[in-house]
Amino acid sequence: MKPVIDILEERISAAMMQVTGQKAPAIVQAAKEAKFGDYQANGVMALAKNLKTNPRKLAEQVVEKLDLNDLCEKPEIAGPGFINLRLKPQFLSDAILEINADSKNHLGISKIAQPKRIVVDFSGPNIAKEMHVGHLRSTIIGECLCNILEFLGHKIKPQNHIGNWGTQFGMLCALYSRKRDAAIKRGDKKTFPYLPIKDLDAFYKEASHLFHTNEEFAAESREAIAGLHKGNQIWISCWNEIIRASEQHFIDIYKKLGIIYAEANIRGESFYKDMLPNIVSELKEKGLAVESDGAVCVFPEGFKDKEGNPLPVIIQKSDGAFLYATTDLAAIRYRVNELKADEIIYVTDARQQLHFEMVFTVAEMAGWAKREMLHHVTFGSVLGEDGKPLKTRSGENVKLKDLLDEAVQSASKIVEQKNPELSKEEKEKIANAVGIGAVKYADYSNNRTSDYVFSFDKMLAMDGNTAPYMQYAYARIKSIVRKAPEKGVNVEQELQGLKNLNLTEPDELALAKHLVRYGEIIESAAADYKPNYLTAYLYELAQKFSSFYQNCPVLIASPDKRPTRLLLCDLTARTIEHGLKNLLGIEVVEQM
RNA sequence: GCGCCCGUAGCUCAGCUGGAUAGAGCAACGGAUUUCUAAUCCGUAGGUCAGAGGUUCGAAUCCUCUCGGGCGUGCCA
Repeated sequence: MKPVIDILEERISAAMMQVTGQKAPAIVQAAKEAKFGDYQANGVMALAKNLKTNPRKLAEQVVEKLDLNDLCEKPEIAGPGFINLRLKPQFLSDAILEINADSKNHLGISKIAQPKRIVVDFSGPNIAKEMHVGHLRSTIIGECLCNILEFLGHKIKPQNHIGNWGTQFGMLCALYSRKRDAAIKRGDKKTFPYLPIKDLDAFYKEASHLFHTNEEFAAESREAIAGLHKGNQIWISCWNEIIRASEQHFIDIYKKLGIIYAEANIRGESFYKDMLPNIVSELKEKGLAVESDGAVCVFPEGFKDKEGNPLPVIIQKSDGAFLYATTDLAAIRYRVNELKADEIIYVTDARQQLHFEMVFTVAEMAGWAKREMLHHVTFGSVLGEDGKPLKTRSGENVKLKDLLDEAVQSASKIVEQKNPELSKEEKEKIANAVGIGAVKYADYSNNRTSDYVFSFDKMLAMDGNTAPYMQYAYARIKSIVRKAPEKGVNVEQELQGLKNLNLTEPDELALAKHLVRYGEIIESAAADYKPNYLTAYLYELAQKFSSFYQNCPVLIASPDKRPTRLLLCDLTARTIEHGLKNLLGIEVVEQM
């Protein structure tokens, strides 16, 4: 089923074409205010301006040519030339039944006609460092985009470009090797060959400290990095052990967050290491890369430094080492040639904008990718209550694990307070869904591009646009269904016999109209890569449901109303569940 | 210096290719519960959309300038 808004757009712009002979968008939107109807078309005014005619008169002519009889009441013209549209209850009834009947559980939303193969590059934590808040946004926004794009029918190739290769591995391997040798000397066979790294951050810090203070250790580090580059088995085994310890840490976090794509699609920087010399030599051959101050650089047009001189993308340092730009270029080439990507989406923070802008330009100059295939989806920072980037009291990055644990703990306190009678397992399940859900939902509900202030109190609040509010709305619907038998209502039977909805109450109509808009919202969320469109929609849905719930009893409704209301409940629950779970990756619970 | 992003109610934020009287939530105030979960609902109040110009029938949205904030700007990622 095509979104109503698209049908209206097509028909109205066709009518505009018929009247004026000009192709112009009808600019159909959901009505700003309920009193104007359900949808409004604003395009006539813009077209009238171009043609220098009276907009109101043009609107009248367009409406005359317009046949929306199957969808809407008679269109109304208002103000300078708005066309206001109100859906017919009969159309709504048919649409709701069609969504309900969708056998594929796709909520009546059709898949895209021309699916693309889309690589989504996201999460990308660094090995040997614990994930902190900074990784939260890339991870969950990326995951959400994968969900949405896949739901619409695209072929998704998620890529978790973890930082597992680079100069810092010299010192990490050197320290690992020292610790392992010490363990062997102690006769500690248990920890060999796999030496657990309990605290990644502490391990990294120790290595870094030694590297800067101990010349002997620094020499070992240099030896290690050289060994790694040559493929020396001893150093490679150290490297493998560190990777293993780190990956376990990431996987734990992904599990906590309920994230699948990021976990299953790890292909780190090291994957591209053997392609790097070739990237440099090819760029040289193409005459794009030149030597500058001992480094190999590409100077893409249009980028200037402080003095107004051309700004380079450095692809090889003066000491011969490669950089992240080199790896990113290799990754682009691999993704286009081997993964057959039609599009590549990078989900990283806004600070890397210039870097990607330049890398994309170089990739196009080299003929490895078309610029329009490459998208950088940026996001703002997570701030503390003081408006500065979120840090612990001692000034360190907040570990993602601690943050998630605290969220679940806070949620658990609330559950204990509200529902002490539930079983321990139930309470745990709810606390987990609410705690993790709250963190994710709070992130999604803010505009991706802006910074936002992280607050447990706000995200765990029961009122407002929060996960708990959404989950509560869902639980209440489920409770109706649970209570049905004791009130003598056979839900399945009543729904099966339903051939036509009986929509009369304002709250019923408002809810039905909103339900029908789900597909439209998903499409715009995908087009702009904006999860907050979805949360806004779901919140409004939950609000409309709550209003309906307040005013329209379901189980004790008269027999001519009850099936309609049961269906509205069922479809609302399914939509909330689909939005939260399938698209946003947030668990729903049957009881709260 | 240059580039990018931002400035909307006391607070936290929406506002989609320019559209009607700029919207939510929190906090404040008032009301609703013998009723399917009150973790709810309904209502009141609260704004010179940082400021100044411009384009337009129409600007929070587009253009110019000013002020304020964040980030980036050659060998980290």
